[in-house]
Amino acid sequence: MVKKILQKGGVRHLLSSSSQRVTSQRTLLLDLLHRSGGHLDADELYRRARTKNTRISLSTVYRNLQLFKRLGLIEERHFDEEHHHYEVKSGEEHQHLLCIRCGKVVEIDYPASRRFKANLRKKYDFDITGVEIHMTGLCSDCRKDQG
Amino acid sequence: MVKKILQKGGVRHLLSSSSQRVTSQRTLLLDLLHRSGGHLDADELYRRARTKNTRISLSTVYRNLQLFKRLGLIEERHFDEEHHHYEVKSGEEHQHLLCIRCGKVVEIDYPASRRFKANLRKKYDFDITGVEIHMTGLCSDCRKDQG
DNA sequence: GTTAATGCAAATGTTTTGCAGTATA
DNA sequence: TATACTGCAAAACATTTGCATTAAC
Repeated sequence: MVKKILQKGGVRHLLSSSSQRVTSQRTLLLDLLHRSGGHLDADELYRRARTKNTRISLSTVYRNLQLFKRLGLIEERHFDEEHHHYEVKSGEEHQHLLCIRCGKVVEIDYPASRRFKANLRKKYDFDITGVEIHMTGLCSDCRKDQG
Repeated sequence: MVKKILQKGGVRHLLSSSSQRVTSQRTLLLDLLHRSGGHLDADELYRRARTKNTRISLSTVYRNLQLFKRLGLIEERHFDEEHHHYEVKSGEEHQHLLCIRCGKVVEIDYPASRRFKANLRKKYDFDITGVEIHMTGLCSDCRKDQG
């Protein structure tokens, strides 16, 4: 489904449906976001984009990240205080574990999520639309190194 | 326990034990943080501090927020992309529900947390030190208003 | 009296914006 | 051809830092 969007037709449909134009920069950025798999911040995306298109500008990256976010294509995460991270929306719910030493990010599945949300809806009279869990800790490698 | 720290003796003990000085700015900031109950960002804390001490500077606020964080007195939250929010550490684990319409923040208790962490430690070989959950949705008031 | 903390101003780093030129529809 | 998008440079924003002064120890 995400893949489909990233094919030429998908991009065109998606963008043109809101009278956005299909530019080479946009297809490049979406492609990079998709291929990265993980989490990119704006600057990293910019650096990768420049290897393919030397003239692309950082503002274009920022502007399009906002556009993609508005279109629901990607999600913004706030792992740390420095940068925002962006990742392609997968449809499945997943959450993250962040190693405080090496910065490794591990995606985890969070099976309790559905039940949990239902409970909260009842208990707090809140209609939950999004869940974001950050767990920080030490990965096994860093635990070993930490003599 | 937090209250105790915020009394003159508590502050003195806490700060002097790491050879930090007890300044009027620090007691004021800790007092405001404690009395706010909720979540403050640096600028809001600065504005409140200035009503009591017109000469306090924003850098002092930032510097001391970092100090308090290092001493484990407060916690930093990343609710949105704009500012960091700080709140006094309570010892109990709690998490947050954020209404996407009115911005209301509700603290919730997350009883599954302990078991959850133990599971993750096993499953992903990760030693979890911190859990931060952001759930967004609509509070009951906003659900009503939303014709 | 020493030295840490403050206030101020300047610097930093990320993100946003204005505008003239370019490319898409 | 009309106008949305881009690149560039400048601006805006939160946060940090250098340094001389002030205050806590």
